[in-house]
Amino acid sequence: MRVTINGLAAQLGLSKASVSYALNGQPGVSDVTRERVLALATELGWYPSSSARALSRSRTDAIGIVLKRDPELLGSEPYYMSLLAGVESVLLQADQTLLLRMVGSEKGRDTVVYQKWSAERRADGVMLFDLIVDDERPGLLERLGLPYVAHGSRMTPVGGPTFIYDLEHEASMIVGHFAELGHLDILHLTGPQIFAHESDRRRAISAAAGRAALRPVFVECDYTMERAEATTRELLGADLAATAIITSNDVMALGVASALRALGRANIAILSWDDSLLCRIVTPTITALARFPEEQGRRSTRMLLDVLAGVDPSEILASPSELIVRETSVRNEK
Amino acid sequence: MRVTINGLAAQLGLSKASVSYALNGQPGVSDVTRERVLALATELGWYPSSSARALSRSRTDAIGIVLKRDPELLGSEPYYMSLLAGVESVLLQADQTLLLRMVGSEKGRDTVVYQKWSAERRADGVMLFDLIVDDERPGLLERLGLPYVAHGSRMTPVGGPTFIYDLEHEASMIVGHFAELGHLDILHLTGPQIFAHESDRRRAISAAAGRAALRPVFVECDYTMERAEATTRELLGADLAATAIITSNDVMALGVASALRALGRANIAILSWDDSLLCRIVTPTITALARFPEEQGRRSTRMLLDVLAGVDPSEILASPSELIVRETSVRNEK
DNA sequence: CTGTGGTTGTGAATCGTTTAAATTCGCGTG
DNA sequence: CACGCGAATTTAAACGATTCACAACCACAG
Repeated sequence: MRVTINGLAAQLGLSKASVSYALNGQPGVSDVTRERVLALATELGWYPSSSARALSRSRTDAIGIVLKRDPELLGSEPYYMSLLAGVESVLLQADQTLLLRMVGSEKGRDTVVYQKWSAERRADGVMLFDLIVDDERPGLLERLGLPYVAHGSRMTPVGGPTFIYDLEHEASMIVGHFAELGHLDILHLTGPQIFAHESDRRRAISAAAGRAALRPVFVECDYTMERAEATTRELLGADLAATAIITSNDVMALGVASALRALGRANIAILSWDDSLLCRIVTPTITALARFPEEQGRRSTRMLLDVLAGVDPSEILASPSELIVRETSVRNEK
Repeated sequence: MRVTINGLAAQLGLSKASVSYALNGQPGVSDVTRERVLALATELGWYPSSSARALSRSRTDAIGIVLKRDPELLGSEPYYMSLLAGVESVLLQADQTLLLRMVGSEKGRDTVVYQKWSAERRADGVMLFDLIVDDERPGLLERLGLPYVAHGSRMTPVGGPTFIYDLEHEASMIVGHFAELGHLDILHLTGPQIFAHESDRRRAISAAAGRAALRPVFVECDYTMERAEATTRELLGADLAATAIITSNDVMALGVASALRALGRANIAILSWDDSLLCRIVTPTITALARFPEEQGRRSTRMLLDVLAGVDPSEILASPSELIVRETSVRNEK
């Protein structure tokens, strides 16, 4: 038999209201009554029914995340799992629940989820990843009145609360590193340019390279190892000038490394714009920018909780990435 | 302004009851009334409030998963993400929601979550991974009356609905493979023996090896690359007889590979009891048993939905694993 | 004209919690 | 002793759906 506020009230000879006040630390009950209520509640193991509470408070204490990539990609990139782990750790402490939805990458599959969540009142707020250029989601959420925090950069303002990655700084670290190693021509193998952070990265590299007098070339690719490898082979076959290659994630870096190995071009430097176990274990080990997804997950979640609480979100900057120099940071011998 | 059943009823000049019957396809309303209701409902974009419905039906249409490993490990193992992707794909179709909780690996952190979910009536059922020997969770869930499906094997019966992995078959595939390659002494670097599937695997290998007249040795390890590497070095330093090594996951296989490479013992075979991108990309590529986590996630979720529906769960066997032979499948030259 | 049966529909209770408003009570004060 | 006040407590109305029991209506057989 489920123990409810009604039950407690009956056993204590009190009204539901008093019990509720007592249990929620609200004023309106005497200290001795409060004690009695709390004692019985813990003895009987009372917990508020989440749905009753949600119905009454119109708040679910749950926040939602929709992941939009294809399952195969999700499996191979540790990034998301770490990010989620960070998010979860904060939610756990805040007594909130994580709703996770994974939809395919076809357009529009995600927006219906937000609409449903909003109409069903299932989530109090959502977290937005992988913004695309002219992303319709911030606008939609604004219209729905569903609070959110987006992961973005200063370069493409979202118009709503945004957790900011300092891509400009990351780009100048990368470019600076290659400049130090004597490289002049660099290739940036980007992810799909439809992603806002990919076109932002591209622009940031472009600007930083300009300042450092390096010559960047950009080639769009998807996030798979296969495509990265094939593209690298092609480019090298066509007399690529670049002596250093940036890839937008770790998996692509592996593709590049494999192509370079096969073609005997170990003199070309590689840097992955995303660190992971993968970069540490391959031979040669791959220089990478560590982005601390778990930490970013934690921070952005705190920000979302602030937004939900109506507090002005204090923390809007991602903690800075760090360059982890490994074996693929080879000098350019001209 | 939120659109509710009450609102619809008022606009249509009907009672809430009729509207509810109409919307839920229940008998009790005429066809023309039903049409009128449905038309207005779609026009106004009505969705049932999840909490009101949950309160009334005492069912939340959400299932919960508690992951118990440490975040770092979760990030490095693609296994879980794929599994979750499989689970989610079925839930999405079934109009159910996934609640995800990640707790540290300290004992007891997970059980309070189940208790809370049950008492708060937040989840209709849960999925159990990584059973340990004498796991208290099935018993707890039984007592709480929270339906579940456990991922287990026939070797350690859980006592409740279980999604069965055929470890005996996997073990004989592995042993058979090594026997074919002429190996006589094999080492199984297991994960923590506290996990039921780890001790099951050990016993299964032991039995299969006995049948095939191979001599197995078992050494317990954790799931990290570092420990696997160190352990391998130690064992080889102490004149290990084994010419073939089984590791319980892909990350450990990498550790072993790295130790063997460093010690110049490329003549020792390696097989990872878990496939992933990692095994495909390292040099040498690592022979692995592909376990299709996504597919298992889908199947076990269907099973859980059956349990929730009161149907006798039809599908209780995991789809069989496949041996992917790669470069570490070296012959034993005596 | 009455009784039976089948459709449509409504009223009201219920799920468990929150909360505004009303009530009771004790007690010090003028 | 009446009065007023604040604290403690209760009443009752939400929140938004589901569902049981019953009412109204019509048709039709006896």
